[in-house]
Amino acid sequence: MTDLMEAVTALAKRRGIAFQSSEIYGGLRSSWDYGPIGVELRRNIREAWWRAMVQVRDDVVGLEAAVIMSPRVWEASGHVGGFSDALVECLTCHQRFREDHLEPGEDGAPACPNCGGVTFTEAKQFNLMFDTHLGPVKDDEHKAYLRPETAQGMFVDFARIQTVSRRKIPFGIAQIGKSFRNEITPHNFIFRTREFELMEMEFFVEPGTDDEWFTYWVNQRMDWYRTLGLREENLRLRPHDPDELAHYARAAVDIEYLFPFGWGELEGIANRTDFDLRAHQEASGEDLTYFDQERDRRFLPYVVEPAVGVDRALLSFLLDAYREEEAPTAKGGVDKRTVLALHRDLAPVKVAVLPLSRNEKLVPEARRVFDLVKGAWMCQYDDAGAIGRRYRRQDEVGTPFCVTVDFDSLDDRQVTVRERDTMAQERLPIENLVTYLRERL
RNA sequence: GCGGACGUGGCUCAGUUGGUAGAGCACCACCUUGCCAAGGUGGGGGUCGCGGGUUCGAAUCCCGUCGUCCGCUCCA
Repeated sequence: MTDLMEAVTALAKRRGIAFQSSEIYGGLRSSWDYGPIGVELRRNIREAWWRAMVQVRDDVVGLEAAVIMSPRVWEASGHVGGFSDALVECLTCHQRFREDHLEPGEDGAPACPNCGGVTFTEAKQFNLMFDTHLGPVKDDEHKAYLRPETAQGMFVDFARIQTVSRRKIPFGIAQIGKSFRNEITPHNFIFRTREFELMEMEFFVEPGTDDEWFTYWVNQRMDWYRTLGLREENLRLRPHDPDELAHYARAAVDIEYLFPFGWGELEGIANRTDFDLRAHQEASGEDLTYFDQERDRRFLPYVVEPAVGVDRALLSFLLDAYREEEAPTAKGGVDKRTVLALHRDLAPVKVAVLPLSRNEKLVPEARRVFDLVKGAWMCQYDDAGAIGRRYRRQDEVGTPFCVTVDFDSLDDRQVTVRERDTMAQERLPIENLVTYLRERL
């Protein structure tokens, strides 16, 4: 196989899964658009996550907070102060340093701590947050930020959500939404982008039980990837060293995936302690403690947070599902078959309905079959070109089932269902089709 | 941010010493009783990433810019 990353990005582009944004203007680095198939895939990933994290549990509830929050949120959370340093770059060795960390050289002028060079770029304000201005006046008074994570929404709204949902600790708040980070070096297709969608859940627990819950969520999240078909050998856990922990975390583990460019973070699970609630309590003056009625005591909950990017997850699912296999042709030759062996839940299109040929009798019959299934799943109808070619087209985007209407169908009221991975065919009555598919999807 | 390579129809590419763009595949229509790509006929589609310059004339030379890839640097 040629380079996997290359093959997958080519497929993504060719079939309208994901491709460079703003192409007619030459493209924009770090921005990617998702086409018809990609949209479905993203929806399915979000839904699978939401189902596992919210729907099937009674201890997690949902939230959609605003992207633009009060600037004070980011001051309290440490995102403004922690990432607003003035950085200069040494023109000799190209290392970046905080301007106030330069050491005096022999002549007293600032010198590079790395190579001793004395020429630098102009100091640049570096912040990982995108900023903007609320209203027409563009001064610091009106400065606002695009959120670099969704988590702060859960912290800021914690008290209200707890009240309205009447949940007792331990419980969690989940959110899916766009986030923005002004990364210096976006790269690797959709792996690192400046605009991305996070799926985050803040699980609030009693201090002292946080380690236990941390382990619990690490296991839960690993299982989620396994369930959706990621291969075990491509997954691993990597605990953070104490010196690489984020400013808010006491412990953190990355779920890593073996990308073609190496192991990379897929999901981060962090023990954020009461860092955020405490910070917001102090900055806002509001009481954010939780009242434990049974034991008649108040405390600030600790928080365990699993957080994953939709785009990153999508990339790993694509890479893991991509197969190129040899397949026999009608003429006895051998052909390359490209298959996306995606989990059923993730497959963008679940069923394709195909008349054997574009025949005046077959087309209306196939249309009727299509009408039968389109309400239950994302389906496609296709009658263009040879039947074998259409099967291959569906294989490429991971459609689990193709339903073929042939001339016998007109008499015996049966259709052929062809399965993606095995290419095995089964003939069954049209009236049983929906039930048959439901059992398998 | 630095260095290198590259940027021609949807895709992969060809375009000789500068003279006003080609191929294969894909796509669309019609034909084909046809079950796992590449049968027939016909058809649409590019001014060569973008901007500027040199020239009588540039896809082909120069500059800038945007983008992609690789390496380094940096960074969650």
